[in-house]
Amino acid sequence: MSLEGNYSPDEIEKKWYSYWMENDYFKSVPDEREAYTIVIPPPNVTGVLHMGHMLNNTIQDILIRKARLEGKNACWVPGTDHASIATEAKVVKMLRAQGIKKSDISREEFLKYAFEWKDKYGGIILEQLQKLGASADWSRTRFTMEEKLSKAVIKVFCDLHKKGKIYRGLRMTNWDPEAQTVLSNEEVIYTEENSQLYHVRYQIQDSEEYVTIATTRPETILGDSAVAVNPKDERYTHLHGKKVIVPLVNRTVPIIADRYVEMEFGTGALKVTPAHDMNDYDIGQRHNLETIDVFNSDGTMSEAAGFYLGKDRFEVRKLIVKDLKASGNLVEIENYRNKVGRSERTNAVVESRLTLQWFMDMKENSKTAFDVVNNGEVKFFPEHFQNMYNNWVKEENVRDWCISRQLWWGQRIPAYYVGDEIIVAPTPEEALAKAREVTGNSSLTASDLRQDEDVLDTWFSSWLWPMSVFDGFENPEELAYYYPTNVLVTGWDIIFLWVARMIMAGYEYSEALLGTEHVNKNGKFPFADVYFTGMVRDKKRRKMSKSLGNSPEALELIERYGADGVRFGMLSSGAAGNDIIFDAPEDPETKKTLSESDKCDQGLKFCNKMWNALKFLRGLEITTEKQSDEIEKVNHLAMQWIEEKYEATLTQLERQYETYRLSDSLMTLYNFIWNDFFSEYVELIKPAYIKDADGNNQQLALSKTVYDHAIDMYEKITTILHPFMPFVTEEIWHQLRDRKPGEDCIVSAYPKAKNFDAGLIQKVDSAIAVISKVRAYRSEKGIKSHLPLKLFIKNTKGAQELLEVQGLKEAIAKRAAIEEFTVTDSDDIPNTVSFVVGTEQFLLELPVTTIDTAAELEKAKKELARLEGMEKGLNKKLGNERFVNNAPPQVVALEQKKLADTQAKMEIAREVIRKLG
RNA sequence: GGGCGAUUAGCUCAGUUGGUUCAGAGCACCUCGUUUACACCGAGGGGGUCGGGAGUUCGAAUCUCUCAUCGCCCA
Repeated sequence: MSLEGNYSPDEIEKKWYSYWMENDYFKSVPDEREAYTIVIPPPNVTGVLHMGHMLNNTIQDILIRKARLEGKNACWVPGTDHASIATEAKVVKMLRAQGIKKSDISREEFLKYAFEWKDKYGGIILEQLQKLGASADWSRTRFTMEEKLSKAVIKVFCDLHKKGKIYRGLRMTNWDPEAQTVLSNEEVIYTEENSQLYHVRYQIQDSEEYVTIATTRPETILGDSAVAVNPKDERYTHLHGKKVIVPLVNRTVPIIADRYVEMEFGTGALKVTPAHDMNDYDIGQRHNLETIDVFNSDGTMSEAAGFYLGKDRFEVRKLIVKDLKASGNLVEIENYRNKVGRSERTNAVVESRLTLQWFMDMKENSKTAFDVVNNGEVKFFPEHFQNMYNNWVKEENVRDWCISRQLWWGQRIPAYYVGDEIIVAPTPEEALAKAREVTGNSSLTASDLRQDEDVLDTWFSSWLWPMSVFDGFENPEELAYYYPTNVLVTGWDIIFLWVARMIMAGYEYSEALLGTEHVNKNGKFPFADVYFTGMVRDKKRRKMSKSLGNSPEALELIERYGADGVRFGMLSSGAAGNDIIFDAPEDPETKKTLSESDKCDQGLKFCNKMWNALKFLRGLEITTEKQSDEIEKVNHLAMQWIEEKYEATLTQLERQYETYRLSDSLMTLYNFIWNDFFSEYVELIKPAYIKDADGNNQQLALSKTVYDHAIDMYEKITTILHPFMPFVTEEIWHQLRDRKPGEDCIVSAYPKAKNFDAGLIQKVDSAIAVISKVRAYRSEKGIKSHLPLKLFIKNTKGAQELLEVQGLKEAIAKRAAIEEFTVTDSDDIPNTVSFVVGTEQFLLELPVTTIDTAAELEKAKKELARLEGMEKGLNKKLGNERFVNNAPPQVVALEQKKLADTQAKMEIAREVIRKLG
């Protein structure tokens, strides 16, 4: 790569990524070093890289790279999740497009198609992560449904069953009629939708009287078992104990009184359909009502309905309304907005349905999960997510986990049925042996056993992820080295689905797998810290997603700004845990979100800035000859100062890393590198131009000592920036010097922070402020930036102290184009304007024509007024006994110094006013 | 209905657990500059009564209460 033109990330990023891979830098094998472990939240195997992944994985990569630089054995385990429902839905759709119906093929055939699909598309997202620069150990890539991980899942199922924590039961569940499976509560998305509230009258048995109920679901009338009213509702008291006739079906059902009924809602009378509503089911249980399931599993009407057999529920809704109207029983139709639950995966309206499912009892495990987060064994960043977490895992809110799914894509439940017996065993052979034993029938064969058709919830495999990726359930040797992992980086939306459950699994199994000694020493938790990332949202605060089309294309962003630029952009968008409003603009015409971002652009510009600074340093002429005193003094100060600044920056970074304030860290680095290193340090050491014999400008040479120092410093900078922007730093690292094999930025040594000289930093800050003031005058008065000016500083103790810093005066002179910088006792230097930095007064000589005495006077008066106000406030504060007595001494001392400084400045302002006015 | 969070400059966000002249950053905007690493640049500048109100405190952007608006999670 030649040092010409602008920085172009594309080629450089490809080059270094393959270089790192070839050198096995991401690979981790247990050794004597301390391990630093992260397991990736496995993205869906069918997924594509989206903004959430980019944020999430950038953060993981930063932490892993930092640990690697610190000499730890950094291990980042990548992988994918089989995502049962999502993937099965996609495969079903793909098959349908080919004219194949799932119901027409066998389980085995379906799985063959599904695995083909997985093999074709499953690796895409991982390749995309590589483009982002993710330094995961790809040789460890795992998949939740691969053989070893599946074995672990089955083992755990059998174990929990044996422990009595897994049971089978008939429950009201969320049913997805399209995928024909049960959904967990977490997989149902509730949104407000427009619908109608139908008022339907039911005739009282043996009476001409009617009672009118309100329902949004008239098609379930066929399954009505009662009409319920609130016991306190006087409108209906006279009906208690009577019976009504359900329209159309003409079934006679009781009128019951139940407190659940809201008197204010609708007519105050509720039809009760225990088979099709959670609450109705509860009422049914209380009143021993009949449960009539009027739907088939695909949402069509069942035999039990008696009418409309085989027709779809929504079609039936229309038909039934028509029939109710015809029979005169439809009283009114009211427009209404209600919450409708839809399947997260198929978007089908979810039915409540009574089904036989497998559950895990969560009582004991959720208590542990609650305790260990609240006693600090597992720490959350930011902390406030603990509140949300507690609310979910606390006893009264936790519910048993429905772990069975009526799908084929997933781990099949290892339960076998023989007659009325249920045998749970890891393999068919073991199940058979057990079955023979249980039944006492030794002639049973494998064909007598019927395995449960269902598979397990995806989360039932991913909750084991931190242990199963190290094959901990088979051979705990590696697990012992890497477990517990250091940090989990994930979105807060899966705090319950995944984070809480991993914690439960960790406490359930780590001791059994690793031994008491190990867990006593290292902890049972799967990860010590959890870093919650925010959701990436669009301008309207909607979650960015493919389905909404409101997300920029991740890969296009990388193409446009480079991975470093995108990493910069993602990270500078917001702090840990807070949602990020990504700044991608919309196409004004199509309203489509463009793959552009100012923040990512800033990242690319930063790369370019670093690139140009590199070009500049490398292009300088170097000399070993001694240079003028002035130059040497300035250079010396520059070197001394940047080192202190560097140490101060390291200290700050250390603090930020400890609390995962990575956005802050990046800003700290950005400011240090751009402002301190490039704008101050490089400008200070930049050799001046002089006219040679022919009158041409020629740049002086830079002392070799200074050059070496600049290169050293730049090298240190690439190391500390590397975790955030790995590619550009690796490239610059190699451009700074010739490198031996293995001498790479990615494995350079991350420095330990040392003490720094805050006094020197502060004095140079003052000098920078002086330079800035002089430039402001130039800008205001239209004076060329290179026209030499004279500057004076009033002779005070403070001035002496300031100028004690070797090179400070010369540095100011160089950066502000000052030809003469003099300490003076005189109060009256003609043609000067006065300004104050700290508590020191400076006088800047300007061309006479540019000085506006009246304006200067006005300025000074305004300043004095401001200072007077400040003095008043400070006096009041310091005059307040309670402040002086209660505030910490250093705060009081500070206020006192503030007062003294203010008064000193007031004195200067008065002096200026006296002279001008 | 229960819970969590947000509200700070035109925009996107910080503000490290109440105390440095603390009201900040980046972008955008305005003025000037093509000077020689970089116009993907440099120099300078304008802009916010920290959502409203009340309270606690010597001291509040920060803590409490309340109201408003918005977002989310769970029922």
